[in-house]
Amino acid sequence: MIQTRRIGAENSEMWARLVDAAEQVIREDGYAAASTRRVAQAAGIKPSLVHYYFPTTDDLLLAVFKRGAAQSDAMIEHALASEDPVRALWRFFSDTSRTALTMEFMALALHREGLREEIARHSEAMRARQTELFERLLGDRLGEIGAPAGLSVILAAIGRALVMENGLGIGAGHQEARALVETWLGRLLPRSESSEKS
Amino acid sequence: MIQTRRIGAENSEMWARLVDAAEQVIREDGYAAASTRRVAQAAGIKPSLVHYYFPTTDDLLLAVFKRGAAQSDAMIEHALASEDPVRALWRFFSDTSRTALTMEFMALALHREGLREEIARHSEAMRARQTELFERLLGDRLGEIGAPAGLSVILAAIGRALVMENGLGIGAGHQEARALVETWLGRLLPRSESSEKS
Amino acid sequence: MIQTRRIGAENSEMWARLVDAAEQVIREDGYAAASTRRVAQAAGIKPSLVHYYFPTTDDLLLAVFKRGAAQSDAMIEHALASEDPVRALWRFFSDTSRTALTMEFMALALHREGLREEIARHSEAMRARQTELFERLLGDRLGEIGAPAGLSVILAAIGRALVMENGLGIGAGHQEARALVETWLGRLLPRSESSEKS
Amino acid sequence: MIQTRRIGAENSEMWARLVDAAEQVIREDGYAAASTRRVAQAAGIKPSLVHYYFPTTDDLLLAVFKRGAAQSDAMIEHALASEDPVRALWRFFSDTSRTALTMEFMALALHREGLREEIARHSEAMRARQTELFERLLGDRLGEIGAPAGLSVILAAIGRALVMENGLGIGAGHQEARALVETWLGRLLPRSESSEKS
DNA sequence: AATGAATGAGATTTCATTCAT
DNA sequence: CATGAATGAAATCTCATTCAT
Repeated sequence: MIQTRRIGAENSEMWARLVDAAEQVIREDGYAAASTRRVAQAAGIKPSLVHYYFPTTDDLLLAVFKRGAAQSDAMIEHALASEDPVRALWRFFSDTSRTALTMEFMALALHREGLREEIARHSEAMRARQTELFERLLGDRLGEIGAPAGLSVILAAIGRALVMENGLGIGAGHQEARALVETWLGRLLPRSESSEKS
Repeated sequence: MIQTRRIGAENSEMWARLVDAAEQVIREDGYAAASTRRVAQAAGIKPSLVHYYFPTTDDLLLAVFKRGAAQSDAMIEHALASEDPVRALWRFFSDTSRTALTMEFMALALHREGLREEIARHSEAMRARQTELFERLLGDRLGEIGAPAGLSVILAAIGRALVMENGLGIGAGHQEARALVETWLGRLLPRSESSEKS
Repeated sequence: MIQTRRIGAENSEMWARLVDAAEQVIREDGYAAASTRRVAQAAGIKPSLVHYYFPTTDDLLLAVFKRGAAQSDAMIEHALASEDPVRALWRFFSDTSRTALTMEFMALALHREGLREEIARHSEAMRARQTELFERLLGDRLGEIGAPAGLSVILAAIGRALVMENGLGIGAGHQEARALVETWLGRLLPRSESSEKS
Repeated sequence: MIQTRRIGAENSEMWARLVDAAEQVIREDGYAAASTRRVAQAAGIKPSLVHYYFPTTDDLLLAVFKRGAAQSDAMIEHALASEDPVRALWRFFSDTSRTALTMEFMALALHREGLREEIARHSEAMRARQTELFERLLGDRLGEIGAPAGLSVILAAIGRALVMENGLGIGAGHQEARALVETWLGRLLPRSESSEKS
């Protein structure tokens, strides 16, 4: 679905520089701040060059999202391969930097049809992968949790809430919530396995 | 302190009409769409009249938030007074319409200093009220949950995640997550017991 | 030439309050800042009340000017009646507060026909009065100065320049200029007369 | 430091056209009239193009000032190199067209912090240059004048006053003031001597 | 591969002023 | 006396995007 008008190559140095700049702007001031001018300024180039690589602003935002999504995918696979995959996933979910960016894109996607599909598709894929992981790792031990997909939803939900509220300066109950998650994970994944790590 | 900035009276019919219009626009297309023109159009008035009532756009957004917050407060108090307060709260948290608006304001507050404080303050107050409620209702039965504040965080988190993902067309794991919450609530507060609360 | 539409009486308390407020705004931020809203805010009243007393903004500015002009007239007469009238006049010319306001009105009058006539008329009248004074006081001693009207122009010019440059943070040569004026005045009005004062 | 704000090149034809248009508007109706629309209209272009070359209105005003200041500098150097430098300077000070523009900028700078520094800096530099000139030319003959910096202040003051009052239609005492200045200059620098300056 | 120029739309806000009550 | 409501114009500035070179 790449538009024919785009000339800037996806593997060029400038392309990466622009995606970097856009991501930085989004992190600092939100997606609404990612205007042609602002991004160009952050990248140290002229505004029209942005449109040379990304015909529309949505194209640029999508590129930032896709790169972040690929990184998330890699992080999940890395967590999957670690010694304590479930706790690694929880760290992934509650990672401030990455989750803050994810939240920006979710907020953006809510009102930008062009991006919604891509973002939704990726979220579903990530969830499916995680669900598969939980199933394989926890299997019969899921017990009361019932379904691994639910666990994925809940961990993601709590991680996002902590990050967003943190950004707003809200902290009440956060430590308790974290402790609660730890308790659950401890019951799912007996302490013995994880205490060997540190 | 005779008068600061707002000129249009807070109790006038037009004031309410504008807040209605702004809320409608935010619901439809997000906070970024709540521009002077758009809101004026939705309210059927001239753009400059918007600024007669709300000197700055933030003033208008804040008014929408405050009214919504007051409604939320009322809903929480209503839930508190119901027969099954904890489940009523959960319904409150997972109410799509209200939570979607809340999410808009949280996303907005992340990058608008002027609104952040007010929104954070209200969130903290709501959390405190809920924590107090959980403490009183569940008391010794909190058991593994440990702290009531954590429970408030988690229920809010899950409710918001379900609503947001719903808005994006993501549905995987939702039913399982809901079922899991129901299970927890059932163990904390068996439906049979709920009517016994002395 | 009072417009029939004006209803607020010129001797009412509110009238004076508005003129006070407008003068204060002009002193602080210049004539361009003396908008209906700003003045109303400074006076602690509603904007429409400003127009009740002063149908147009020019009417208000003119009122401020006229009151200031009357005060200037009184100051000049007071100087005239003092022991050392010429030096009193020089103090009048180099008085920062009053001159700064005068400069604002001159700058305003340059581009507002409605005010120009009034301001020019008053300036001419003041000059005539001063000229008369110089003639009477210095008479034959004017010598090289030649004409008393020229002395009035020059003292006013230097006073205004010092005040304006002061406002801009320019100070070079000011002390020397002041000393020079003192020297002239000293030659015109022998030291003996003025040294008796202090 | 790749690029800060200005986009339109300073040496382009349009840039000069805009500065011309702005200067013309300021001359005609004062700095307050130099709005985006008005200047665009005077230049025969679309309003948004003004902001392409001058991100803020202050940038445009500053450009007009700087160009005028450069011209003033050139005029002063030209006067300095003339046969009768002091009288040439006096002509410079009492030049209506240039001084009227200078006065506009001084009035503007009084209430615009962003421009004040630049304008003050230039005024101080001009004064220093003139002081140096007077010192060199008049040296021991300064006598009663005392300091050359004071002379610069006074000539500038009188020139500006004459120009401003002229703009307001005030003429009383002007001829006498001019004659007085001529007398002074004549005593400082007899016309016959001026050609002898070794 | 890149850029300078341009544009029309629109955002936010302020303005003076009018008018009915 | 006074005010609340309203309005149309205008000011400043930013936006995404196009296009010719």
